[in-house]
Order: sequence, then structure tokens, then C-alpha cells
Amino acid sequence: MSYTIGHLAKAFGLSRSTLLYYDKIGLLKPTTRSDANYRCYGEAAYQRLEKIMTYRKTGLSLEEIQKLLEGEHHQERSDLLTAQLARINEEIHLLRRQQQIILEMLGHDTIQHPTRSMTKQQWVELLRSIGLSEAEMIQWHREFELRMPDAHQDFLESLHIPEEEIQRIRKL
Amino acid sequence: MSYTIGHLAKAFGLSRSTLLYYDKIGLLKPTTRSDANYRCYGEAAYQRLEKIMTYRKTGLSLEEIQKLLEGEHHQERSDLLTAQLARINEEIHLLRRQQQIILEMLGHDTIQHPTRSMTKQQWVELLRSIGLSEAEMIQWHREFELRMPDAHQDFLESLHIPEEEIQRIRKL
DNA sequence: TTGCTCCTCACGTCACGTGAGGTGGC
DNA sequence: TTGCTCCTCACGTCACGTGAGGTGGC
Repeated sequence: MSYTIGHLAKAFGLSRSTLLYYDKIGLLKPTTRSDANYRCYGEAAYQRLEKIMTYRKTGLSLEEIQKLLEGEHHQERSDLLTAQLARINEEIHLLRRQQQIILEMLGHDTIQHPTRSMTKQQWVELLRSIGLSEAEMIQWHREFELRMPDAHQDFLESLHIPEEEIQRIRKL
Repeated sequence: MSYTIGHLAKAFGLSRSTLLYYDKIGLLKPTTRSDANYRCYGEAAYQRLEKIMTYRKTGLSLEEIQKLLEGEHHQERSDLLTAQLARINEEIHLLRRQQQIILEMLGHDTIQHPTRSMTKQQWVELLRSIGLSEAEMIQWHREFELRMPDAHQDFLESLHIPEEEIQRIRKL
């Protein structure tokens, strides 16, 4: 009915050092110690770890998780979770901006080294692989056109796209 | 024609400690030192910092940026940037999963404390505020229905949504 | 002389991972 | 006796931020 640190780690797919760390910061203390000073985790500790694992999936910090487990107050929980949603949202926007920047750089490469760089087909695949839908690809062209119209023209030309299609794309 | 560390920091909107750090890791060494041992940054350093700032916007690590500035080889650059696109993509997916988990938790709260929790209107706003479009909200209902159909029913009921609309939503 | 910028350590951050050196149980 | 798990430090990570204690220039 009692887990050693190794067994508990295996049961949850964690490393032993993770549990050592949780003990150290007071997030999950062993229920007791054995004669040989081994950590012994009881049923309550097991269940506490289950909760910790659930909250970890939300990206909350261990400190915040600790607060939630002490307080266990409904309003505080909702507030923290809602705030976390907003934080994640900001982070996603930051990452999207980083992707835009990278795409611009790769586009610049395509313009300057048309032969060594990517073809239209590879570009579409790349955009799709990072999760852009048709609609978002159009949005991407739109921003490209807005921010750097000349580069956009050069970019499309370097992909050997016929002039009339280029005009069509740029008018989006 | 030469910047002191404070001036350079101000020119780029950085803190002094950032430039101290860049010097320490060898990313940006001052061109020379003054008599009083002050760091002096010349024109070349200024331009190098411009490049560093550009690459920083992509989320590459300082170590990777350093490699790019030393090598300056076209293929390596494309490879690193493409790999970075993929990393960012994974990160975004992870964050999206975290959001799903949080929404499930908040949904659970709504079921258990219908009065103290959010109304339908507040839910729609919340979903919109984290950047979900109409289509993605439908997708969200779909996954909710797939993974926890009973909880989905309870959730919709707790929002006082009429039974026929509930059926319509669940059939999506 | 008074501020101001500059200098060099050194320590803290977050959530662990990785040894080093040693002990207990089957 | 041989492995195995366990123990306790201590140091490293990434990109800085924050003092502490001290010097040089206008």
C-alpha cells in the first residue's frame, strides 16, 4: 500500500529526479520514511500526484499548482485557469509572429536563389505542414502584399508563376 | 563613431545586462576598450547587432544565431529556419492542447456550479477571446461530444440552452 | 564635490537532469 | 558477494535581472 520513489515514478511515467524535486519544493512530500530513510508515498500522496499531473497538462507553474492544491477554492481556480488561457493565447500569437518572420526570410531566400531554393509545390507543402489552411494562406499573401509589395512580386516571379496568376494573387 | 554599452542598449531597446551577456558568451564582443576599460562598439558591431535582433524575432536560440553569423552559409540558414518553423508548430500544438484541457476543466466547473459560473454569453466571449473562430468552436463541440458525450450534455443543460438546440449542437 | 555611466563578480530564475560518493535490502 | 534501488549534495541549463562594491569622466 506504499510506494517507493522509483515505483511511484514508474507508475506516473515520471523520472525519479522529478519526484525528488517535488519533495524539495514541498509540492509532494512522502507520507513517511522507512528505516533506511527511503521515501514512502501512501495513498493520499498518490492521489495528490494524480491531481498534480492533471494540472500540469494546463501549463500552470508548479507554484500555481501548489496554491490550487492548498486553497482548493472554486473562484480562485477559475480565475487562475482563465488567466492561463489568456497567457497561452498571447504565447500562441507570439509564435505565429515568429513563423511569419521566418516565412519572410525563406521567401527572401527564394527570391535571391531561385534555383537552389524551393519550388511553388514545396512552398505550399511547407505552409500546409505548419498548419495553415487555404484561408490562412490567402491571408498570408495578403499581409505579404501589404507589407512588402515589391518583394511579393519578386517572390511570385521567382516561383515561375505566370504573370496573370500573379496579378490575381496580388489582388486578393 | 563608437558606442558605449549604454548608448548601444538604448539604440536597440535592450538592457545593458543583455549586452553584457552577449559579450560574455561571445555573441557580440565590443570592438575595443577605452582607457578606462569601457566597452566601445564600432560600426561593424552595430550591424552585427542588427542581424542578431532580426534573428531573435524568429525564436532561434542565441547559440543558433551565433552559428548563422559565423557560417553565413545559405543552405544551413534555410535548414535552421525550416527546422525552427517545425519546432514552433509543435509548440503551438502543445499550447492548443493545454487550452483544450483548461476549457474542459472550466466546463466541468460550469456543470457543477451553474449559478456561480459562466453564462453561455460569457463562454462564447471566452472562446472568441482566445482566438477561436465559428468553425473552431464547432470543432470544439465536436471533440467535446466525442470524448465526453454525457459531460457535453450536462454542460449545455447547465447553460440553460433549450433541449432542441442541444440536440442540434450535439449532432454536429 | 555631485551625479552619471561604467566596471567586475556573484547569485537567482524554472523544472528538472546528471553525476559523485555512499548506504541498505534481496 | 553481486546488483539493484535508495540516499544526499552540488552543479548545469537559458537568457538574462539584480544587487554589491568600486572606479572614471564631466
